[in-house]
Amino acid sequence: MVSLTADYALRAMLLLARDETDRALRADEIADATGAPRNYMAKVLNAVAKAGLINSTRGPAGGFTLAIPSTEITLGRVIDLFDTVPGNPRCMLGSGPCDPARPCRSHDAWQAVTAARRSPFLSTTIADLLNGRVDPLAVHPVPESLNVA
Amino acid sequence: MVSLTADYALRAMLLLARDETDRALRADEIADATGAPRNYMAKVLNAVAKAGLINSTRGPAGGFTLAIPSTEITLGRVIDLFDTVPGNPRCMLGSGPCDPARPCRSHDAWQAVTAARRSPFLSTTIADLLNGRVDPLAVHPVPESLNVA
DNA sequence: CGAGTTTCTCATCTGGATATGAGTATCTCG
DNA sequence: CGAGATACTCATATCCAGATGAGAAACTCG
Repeated sequence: MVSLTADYALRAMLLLARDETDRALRADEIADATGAPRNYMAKVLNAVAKAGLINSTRGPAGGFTLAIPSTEITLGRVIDLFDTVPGNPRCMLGSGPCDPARPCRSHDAWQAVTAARRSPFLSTTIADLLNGRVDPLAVHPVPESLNVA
Repeated sequence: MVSLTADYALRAMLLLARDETDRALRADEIADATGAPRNYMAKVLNAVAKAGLINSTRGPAGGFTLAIPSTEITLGRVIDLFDTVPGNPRCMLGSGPCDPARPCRSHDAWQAVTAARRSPFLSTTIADLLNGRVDPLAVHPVPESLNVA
């Protein structure tokens, strides 16, 4: 669902958002707190920093801080840095990508499912998650009869 | 998002549902039509058959057919056969699983996001997908301002 | 029964995600 | 400026989903 790497990144962002006004957090602090290997977390944080979501400073008292307010960082923005969607180029029916002009009959439905799954990542920010705030649009009940899990 | 293996399985189910009343489809037919490697698709179909969603018969004129109506097969039911959710045992904040009695403050929000992403898989059946029918609950617009993709 | 067809099974290969270790660059501060 | 602290980088190891190949088991039909 979400790669372990993206999961690490999300957790790191939550930690940084919690200390949004406070001192910088070191990579190894973040790694230990999130349960990620230290060197691996360093690489993850580096990638997030390159994307401009966090700042990094070296040397004593260095570490990482948010570069933009946590209210402006959607989950999707973090996750997309790591989870590329390779996907199957061919349409759900048929042997190639759907011609947009003549979509196969399951095309729109599949698109809707995909969009619906992406939606919570776009409508939820790090700040939302930290404060336990949930986008009401993202919560729609599932008929019990269909819950076969 | 969805593993390639689960994607193969979904496509196979769509094919079988399209010929729901017709003859059995051979593994290699299904493989070719879906773009999956033949031997690999055989393994996938075998797993779906073991789960009871499809029937398999060997020998001439053998192949696979749906074991239950496509209206009763949700996407989640197929996908769950392959996409296990290992996930990080620890809560999004904190160093272990959340105590249900005293959840961390992002616990409910994260649960909601997860549930919202799972919902389309539970509320959509193979038949829905095949006929381009979309659960209206699964389609909620995303504010343009949040669409940072 | 025998031959052909098809599913089923297993052992192995491969590539990418994950992880590790060691070393390099850059900063602060005395 | 020197030393310590920290981020950064790279080479390599590990693990697993995905893919492959070859063969065994089971069925149909003449």
